[in-house]
Amino acid sequence: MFQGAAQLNLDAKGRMAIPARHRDALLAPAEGRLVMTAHPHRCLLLYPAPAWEPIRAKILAAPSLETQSAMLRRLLVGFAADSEMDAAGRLLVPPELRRYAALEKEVWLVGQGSHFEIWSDAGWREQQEAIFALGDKLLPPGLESLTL
Amino acid sequence: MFQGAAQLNLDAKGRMAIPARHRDALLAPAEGRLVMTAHPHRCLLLYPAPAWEPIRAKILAAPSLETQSAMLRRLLVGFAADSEMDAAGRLLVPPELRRYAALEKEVWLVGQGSHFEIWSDAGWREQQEAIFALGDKLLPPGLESLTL
DNA sequence: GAATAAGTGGGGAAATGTGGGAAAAGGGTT
DNA sequence: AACCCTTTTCCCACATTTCCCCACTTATTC
Repeated sequence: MFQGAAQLNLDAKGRMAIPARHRDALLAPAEGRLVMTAHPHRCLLLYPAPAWEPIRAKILAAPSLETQSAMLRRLLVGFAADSEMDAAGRLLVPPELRRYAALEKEVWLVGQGSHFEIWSDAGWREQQEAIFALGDKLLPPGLESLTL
Repeated sequence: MFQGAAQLNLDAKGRMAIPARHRDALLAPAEGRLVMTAHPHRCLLLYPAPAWEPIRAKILAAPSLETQSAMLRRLLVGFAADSEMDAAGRLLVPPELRRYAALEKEVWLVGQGSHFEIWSDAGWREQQEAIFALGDKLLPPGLESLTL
């Protein structure tokens, strides 16, 4: 179960050092196999491969001539990249994904339960501002009963 | 299983160098026989021949006087071209398909599970903008249960 | 304060991508 | 029918990038 946000730096080669506390949890279920892909909200997703595969299967089962499923598939499957940490616990973020999410040097790795999200510094700040801006309208359908 | 997006350059002769990580997967099931054709969304499709043939059969079995199947058939079967990689792992994109998908120098090769899509740089960017424009309405019918 | 773990940077070998050239095939003209 | 010109295909060689590994600096813990 991944949680917590960490600010990290991409090095000149686009590598991201995963915080040591998350490494085992990422490697254990996956034998090291990780999958990175694009999220419609302009951030990236990082899954251990076993968690990603059922999602891919669902998306690939949708009709591919239908515009919306095709778009979703192009994004999620089209950008998916197999990935492994190097010996120093770093992940290489492929250039096309870096550009998609507008990642510069400073990025955020945000735990989301089954997976991580990766945000550009600017994107992550905007996301928080958007949350404040929503105000009372934040509670989504299906979560009306949520009390904190 | 093909996934991942790669930006490639067509050379002066219209050849496209397939990324090495995909070559084996393309050649293995097909003994090198590949099929390229046109997709209604104005991109190209690239299949290993064995994956293409059942699709062609389905299209050819559709009633030929019915306007929509006729159109689909003209596009998919009409544009289909057999193709093989050269010794350097490059694929020649036939001129008529290059024109159909408006391919210039920079193109994208996008993994879509059983096959690849090939996009012009401009087309691929428009595709992404269309996804952002959809916003919350992105989830297509049948995939409402998708959780990332 | 020392030792160990974590994060950062860089260098080099091997695989990959790119371009060009020569040979062969096809088509049109005399 | 033969020849020449154009187009295509195949192959070789070079430049580039990528990946992997090693070494150093910084932080943390005992």
